Amino acid sequence: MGQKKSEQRREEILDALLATMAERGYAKATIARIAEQAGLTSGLLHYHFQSKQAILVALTERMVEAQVAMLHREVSGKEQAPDKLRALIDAFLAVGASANPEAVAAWVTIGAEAIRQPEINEQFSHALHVFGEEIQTIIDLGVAAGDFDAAPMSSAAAAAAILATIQGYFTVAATARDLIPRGTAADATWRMVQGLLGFSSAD
Amino acid sequence: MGQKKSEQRREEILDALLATMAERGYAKATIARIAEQAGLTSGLLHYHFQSKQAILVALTERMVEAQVAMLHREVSGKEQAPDKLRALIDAFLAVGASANPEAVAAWVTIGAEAIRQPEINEQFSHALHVFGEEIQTIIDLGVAAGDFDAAPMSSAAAAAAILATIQGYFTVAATARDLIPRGTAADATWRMVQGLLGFSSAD
Amino acid sequence: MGQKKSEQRREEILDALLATMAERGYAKATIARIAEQAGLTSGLLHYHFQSKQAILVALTERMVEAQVAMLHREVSGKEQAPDKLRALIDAFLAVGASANPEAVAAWVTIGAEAIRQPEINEQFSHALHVFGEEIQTIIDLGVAAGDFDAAPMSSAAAAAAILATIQGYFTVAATARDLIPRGTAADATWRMVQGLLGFSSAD
Amino acid sequence: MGQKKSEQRREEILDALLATMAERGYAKATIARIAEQAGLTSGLLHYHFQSKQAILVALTERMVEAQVAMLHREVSGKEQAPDKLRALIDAFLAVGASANPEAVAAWVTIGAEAIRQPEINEQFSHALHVFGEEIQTIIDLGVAAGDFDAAPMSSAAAAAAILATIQGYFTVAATARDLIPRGTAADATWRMVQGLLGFSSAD
DNA sequence: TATGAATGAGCGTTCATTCAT
DNA sequence: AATGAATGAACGCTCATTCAT
Repeated sequence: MGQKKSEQRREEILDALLATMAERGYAKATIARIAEQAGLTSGLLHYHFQSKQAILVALTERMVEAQVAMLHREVSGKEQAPDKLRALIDAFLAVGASANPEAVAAWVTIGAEAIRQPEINEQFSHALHVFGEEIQTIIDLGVAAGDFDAAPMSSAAAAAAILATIQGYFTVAATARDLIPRGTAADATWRMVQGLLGFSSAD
Repeated sequence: MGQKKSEQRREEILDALLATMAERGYAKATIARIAEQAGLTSGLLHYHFQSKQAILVALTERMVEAQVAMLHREVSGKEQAPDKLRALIDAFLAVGASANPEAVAAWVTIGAEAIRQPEINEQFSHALHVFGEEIQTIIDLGVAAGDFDAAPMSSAAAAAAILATIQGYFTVAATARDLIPRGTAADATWRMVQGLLGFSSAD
Repeated sequence: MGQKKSEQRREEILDALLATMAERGYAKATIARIAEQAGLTSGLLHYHFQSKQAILVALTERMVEAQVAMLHREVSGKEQAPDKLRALIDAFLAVGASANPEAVAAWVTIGAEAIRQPEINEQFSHALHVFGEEIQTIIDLGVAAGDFDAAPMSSAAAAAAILATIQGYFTVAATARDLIPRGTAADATWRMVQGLLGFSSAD
Repeated sequence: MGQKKSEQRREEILDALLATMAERGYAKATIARIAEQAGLTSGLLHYHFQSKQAILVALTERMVEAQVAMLHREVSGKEQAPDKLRALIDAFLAVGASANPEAVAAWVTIGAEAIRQPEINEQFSHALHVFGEEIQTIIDLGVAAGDFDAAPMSSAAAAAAILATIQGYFTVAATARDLIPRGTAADATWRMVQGLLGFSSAD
């Protein structure tokens, strides 16, 4: 039960970092402020985590795991490659982005930290790779099934393009939300993907 | 000549911030490090700029102006909407990103700062709006000329999607460059745009 | 006990500001010097006080409270208005000024800061008002009892005059002490007050 | 003529220090701000004065000289000691204080600086001595003429008391002006002086 | 005389981290 | 597990002063 309480404390701290970082960015998310947000004391944060960066690492890990689980949940329910792809795009852009702006802001912030902090980069780029491979697998599946015509473009390049679009929507949503007409992100991306992979559907 | 020298100093400081920020991020780009990078003293930085944020604001302004000028140069040389669009994409993704990874990293960093700092957000989101309108204008031109079939999607939504893809490529390039097969960004984007706007070309 | 220790630390810091400010003035009483005077670190000062000004505010508050308490103690022991007034003057000028030149110097310094810093002015002028009202109450009491003849002058104006004399002695004592023959301040003020209020006594 | 212009520049700088110091205090009256107030450049201030303190010294000197001249002008017109004294009090409190609050604020500020800066103290306390001696001379004159009854108090002590009252009114006026009912300072002081020196008049 | 760029020490303040309790 | 006092390095910034022009 000590273990359980400790684990719960760690989760509370991650929640607090997410909220604080979304509001003020990573540099201004001080240990004292995160502690206050969590209703804990600054000393206790260092009891549960070795350093401030360790909290960010754990948060990134948790966000990636949650996204990956969500992805598998959404995608595995579909049989055909196009359906899987559409489900993936919806999961990221129709549900995710609009449902949790706090997480989107934090994710963009983590991306910026990933440019400089090797430990964060490792996780962030790992996450992008996991998402990219997920997409690529679906593309390969669809190509094999004759659903997609990916001939002029490697599936890796196509997957990167889709990933870039999703990631780009996050950045734009976090900085200039009014630029994106409400509810158009997933549909627009879907049309782009059709062009990219040379197919069309009834959707 | 005092005017000229002062202006030159300001440029040197902006160069130094760009380099330092690309290497270490904004928070760790301290006044002392920027000064060292520029070969100046910290006091002089505050003689030429009111604050650290003012330097970032000036740098962002300079980057946006340079991009806008570059865009107009590249795009205005083309007559047809598809050609303009292709030129725009190439300018951002074929030339820009690979030619200056430092600027790309800085741009992604600025985007993250724009989430929190209103002054930066104003500029960053303004820049996105300017780029978005540029794209939208081309789309409207192409629709009017019958080059594009944008019926099922507003040109604003389509422009946002293209912008998101470009911006997303920057983030991915800055954090997980190996995810993007060399030289595929512009082509993949071009295929996506064709799907989005319902046209195809010989390219 | 943490409470008690923290309160003790705050008192130590106020003592250190008083000593440092008396020696060097407010602007040159730097956080580092106050900390050194207190035998603490500069970081700790900001742990216990939000800012340097907050320390000055707290010190002023403490000085005013101590003066007010001392005043009530001295004055309430007397029954007649003239006795109360004499006790008040003695408290300020016979005991106070000579007993604690450090506090007098600090008080004059605080008065100068009060010209510019609204937060300090609020406290300083509040203190003057409290002292002034104390004097005025005694005058009114004496007028009612027929001890004083305040007819040609409002008690407010008379109180202000007495207060000005006391405050003026502080300034002169802090800047040109040799100008005041030893031990003459209270007696001279007492004679002035007699003229002001139209009475004379055996003292 | 170079001499004349230089002297004029110095005067402009003193005016600028007076205005800036009255508004912001001595520490925050930076060279740059004084220069701006004077419509000059910071470099030029150091051409005309060796240091910032030298400007304050010169300003204090000028203020003292002006006061002394004013005093002599006002006092020498009167024949009798009581008239001289009344003229002196009026010069300080009826005309001076209300006519030039900027100078009063600056004077109180200078007084506070005089506690710490030996060069300023020298001048400030010299000024107090000059004023004190002026008062003492009048008192001695009045005593000799039988106008005053100064027996129980040395004329030096009496002069110090009057000086303290005047100086105290300056401090109160600069920090809590509303405490002094309009136009009562000179009259109240006059009554106090009558008590102090044991005389009364028809005024 | 006059300018204003340049210096560099010093300021108030922040904050991740440590540690006695 | 938990507290919160304490540290000390580093930060952005200010400013009197200098000096080449």
